[in-house]
Amino acid sequence: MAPMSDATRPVTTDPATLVARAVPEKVSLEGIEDRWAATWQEQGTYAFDRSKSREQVYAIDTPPPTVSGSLHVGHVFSYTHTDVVARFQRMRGAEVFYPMGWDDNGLPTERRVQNYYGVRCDPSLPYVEGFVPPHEGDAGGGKSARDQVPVSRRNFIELCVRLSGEDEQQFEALWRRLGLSVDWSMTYQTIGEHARAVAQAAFLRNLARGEAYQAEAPGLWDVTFQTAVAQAELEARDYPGFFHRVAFHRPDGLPVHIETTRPELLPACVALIAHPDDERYQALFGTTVTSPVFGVEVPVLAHPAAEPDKGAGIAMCCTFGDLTDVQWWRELQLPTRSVVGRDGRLHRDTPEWISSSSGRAAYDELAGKTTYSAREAVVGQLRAAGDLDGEPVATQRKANFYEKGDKPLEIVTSRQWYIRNGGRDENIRAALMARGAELDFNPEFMRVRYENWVGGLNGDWLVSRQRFFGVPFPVWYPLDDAGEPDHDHPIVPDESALPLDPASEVPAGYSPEQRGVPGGFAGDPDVMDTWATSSLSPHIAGGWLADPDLFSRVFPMDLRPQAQDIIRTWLFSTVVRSHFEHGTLPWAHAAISGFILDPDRKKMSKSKGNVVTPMDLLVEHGSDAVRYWAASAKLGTDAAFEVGQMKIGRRLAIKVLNASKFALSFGDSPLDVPLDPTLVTDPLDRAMLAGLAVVVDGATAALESYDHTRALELTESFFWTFCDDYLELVKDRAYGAGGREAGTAAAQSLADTSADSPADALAHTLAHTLAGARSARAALGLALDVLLRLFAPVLPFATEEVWSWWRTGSVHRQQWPDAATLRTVAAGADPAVVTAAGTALAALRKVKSEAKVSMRTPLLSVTLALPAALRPGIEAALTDLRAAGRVTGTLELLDDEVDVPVAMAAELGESEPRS
RNA sequence: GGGCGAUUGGCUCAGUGGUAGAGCGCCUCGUUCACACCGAGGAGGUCACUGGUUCGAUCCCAGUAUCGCCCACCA
Repeated sequence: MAPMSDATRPVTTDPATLVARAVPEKVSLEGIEDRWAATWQEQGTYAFDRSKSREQVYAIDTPPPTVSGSLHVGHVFSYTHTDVVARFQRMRGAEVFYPMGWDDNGLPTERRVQNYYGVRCDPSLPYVEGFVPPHEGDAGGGKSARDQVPVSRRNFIELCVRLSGEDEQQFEALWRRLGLSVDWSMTYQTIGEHARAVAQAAFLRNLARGEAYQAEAPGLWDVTFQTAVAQAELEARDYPGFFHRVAFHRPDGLPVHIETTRPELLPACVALIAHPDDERYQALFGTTVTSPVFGVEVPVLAHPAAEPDKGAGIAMCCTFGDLTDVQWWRELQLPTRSVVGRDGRLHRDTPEWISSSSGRAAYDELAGKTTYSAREAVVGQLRAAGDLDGEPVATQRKANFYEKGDKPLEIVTSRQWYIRNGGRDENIRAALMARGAELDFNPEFMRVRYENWVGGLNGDWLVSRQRFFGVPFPVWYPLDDAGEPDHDHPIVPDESALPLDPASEVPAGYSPEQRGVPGGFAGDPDVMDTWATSSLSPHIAGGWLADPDLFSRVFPMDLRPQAQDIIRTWLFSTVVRSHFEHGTLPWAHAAISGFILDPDRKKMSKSKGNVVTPMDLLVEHGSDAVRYWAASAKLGTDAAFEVGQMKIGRRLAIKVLNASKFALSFGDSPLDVPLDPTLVTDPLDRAMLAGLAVVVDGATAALESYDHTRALELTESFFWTFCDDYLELVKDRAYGAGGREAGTAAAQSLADTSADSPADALAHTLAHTLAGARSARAALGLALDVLLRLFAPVLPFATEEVWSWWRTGSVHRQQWPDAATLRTVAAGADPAVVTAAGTALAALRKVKSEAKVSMRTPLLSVTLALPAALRPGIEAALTDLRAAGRVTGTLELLDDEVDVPVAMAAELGESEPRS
């Protein structure tokens, strides 16, 4: 049961007045997560108030985790960073818009649904009402495509939403336990109806403005997945190959040698190309040569992209072997002679440009072969023709792969949808570069990744995919009399009809019977790239189109938190969409988290079997402890997975509980720890609060610049000094007249006081003792109040626990502490007083530590040698120092040439018996 | 090949143009009435290397090495 709901305790709403709540006898972190997560949910602690204006809102574009995978410690790490920001902003007074999305769109979900339910998507099928899948469960699904039952796209999406829903519950449970201060009433799915409508509407608007277009063009193609792939999804990998030195023939019969790793593309050769300044080939420019085996005449051309020191210095340009080929083809206006098909095999029909009978015969041997087999065949043919110079030489080359694929990409010509991104337009590129310059990257050095990427784009953003599952392009094409689609005149729907599936829905003015027949219509068969949806996350989360009122209050957003490896994809594509749709950045700040490295300093990955389940981690160490570990790592810096750091976090959380319990324990109830600033009169107490004011300033500035580690470090180091030194110094005084040391303190004070009569002296002393106790208690209360707020973003559970013992409401809805208030209470005191007294106390402890006696052992007399600079501070806290050091006799201060106070001539008494 | 980051005690990391910091681990001591999921004290580092600037460099500059990452690299 949550303490907050205990109706028997008196409650007051005046924040300046203390509530007599109970401090537990024994404090513990056990069960703290469940208790407070439930309370926060009940009380709507993190509910977003949508009546607030854009200026009052701090909006976060939370990354939607992929639900088809599982969460790992890297997620816990980076999401904690975001939550710290959210909590800080909330306490600063902002209304924090912190939604959570689930990314259930894309290939991983498609595969998982196929296996889980034993189905596959076939967009040509009609929707079946109440469809029951043949299997359910990870173990029972169809293993091969043959066993899978084909279903319509709509049925497939329904199954996806269903399966994702189950995963999402587990994800949410984890996030709640971690303490993310998300408003759980605002979640979205990237394959959900709203997200699909947003993606389709945004696309139609891009299309209407000319930012989206269709083109038949050479593009990267994955032969395994049978889909086009975007530049952003490329991954360069090492790939073994062979250099083949091959002779082309000049009209005079002399050979021109080129080197190639892809001889199977010889029939696709359209030119030989060398650098314009390359002396060796000057005479050849403008002439033609014939290809070996196939006997096709091709020109020798000059182009600056040819590199004289690569291979033979003269390259065979084929359509298409690589992206340089595409560049040459485009810039030199070369013909298209494609031989590799979408299935990764050479075309079955012999190309018409191979005219010689021997060449056609040679091609016949290649027709239908995979590129790998064709390569072997061509090498044989070259060798037989005597045009292979020497034997192939093994080489390690880099080839482009689709990130999820395992075969090198081919370049094939196909009709695809593109969105302009500056890759082919300098004005757009410059505008997007400028957007990047506007964005506040944290850390700053991440900006270069954006700039490198935008600067290096070599084509527009390919957004269509030849997959079945995803958001369909909401267009149809009229069919001509021959039944061929007219791609230049797509039929578009009204935005109000979205989302829709052109495979099952019919465009206005047509009837269902006209689908696929001459004179009728056909739906666009493709779906959108996953980034085409993700790039609209602010729109999806913010209710664009569906809820314009909400959108106006949250967009443009404040923060995009994300991982460093998707700057080129998610971050950039979001900037593109927002730039076109709104002419603004989608958010003002980006917070880029690093990766988690395993102990071998490698990126944590499942395949290495070193992934720790996040829930286990939270259960074992406690959420605050894990959050502490995460919050100890700077943005943008890769961090080690360090259990030790979590243990430190746990220790800190426990210390917060224990120290708070102690600070609230003086007197009969927490009521005796008043939050009345006027009671703070003691110089040591004022000095402590002055030091805390410095911490508040530093932590606030750090958090404002997204430096949560600095804020935590400042707070933490103050807190430990507060516990080890300040608390120890003041505890006897704080007990006051009723405290166990009262007699000693009073007697000592009496001895120090020059009064006219013993009676006056006693009255004076008692008053003084009472005032001192009040000062200490008030200072402890004020400090605790501020410390709990400072820790709240990182340790939401422990701080809330303590808050509940003592105060009303949630600490997470309190104002961030204000240094000016503390300074007023501190009344100009110097924080150095605490430091000075602390070092003096350490010197006294050292005497006992070296004598190997208990810290309770009294010091009958002692002389402290100290640097003169520390004298004023130590004198100001002398009474407290005597009490904390159990100095029963004389304590003499002696200025000396030392760095820190050193106890000399110490006389130890007998250890006190236990009372 | 271009770029970004890192290199500080055994480990994980702070940090500053002027005598090097924390926590963990280690050693010693202390069952102390907030805390044994504890406390006190201590040992431990030529701040990767080589030059340069400077009165003075761990810090600034240039270069080298190693590690990680991003981009380019298929002739």
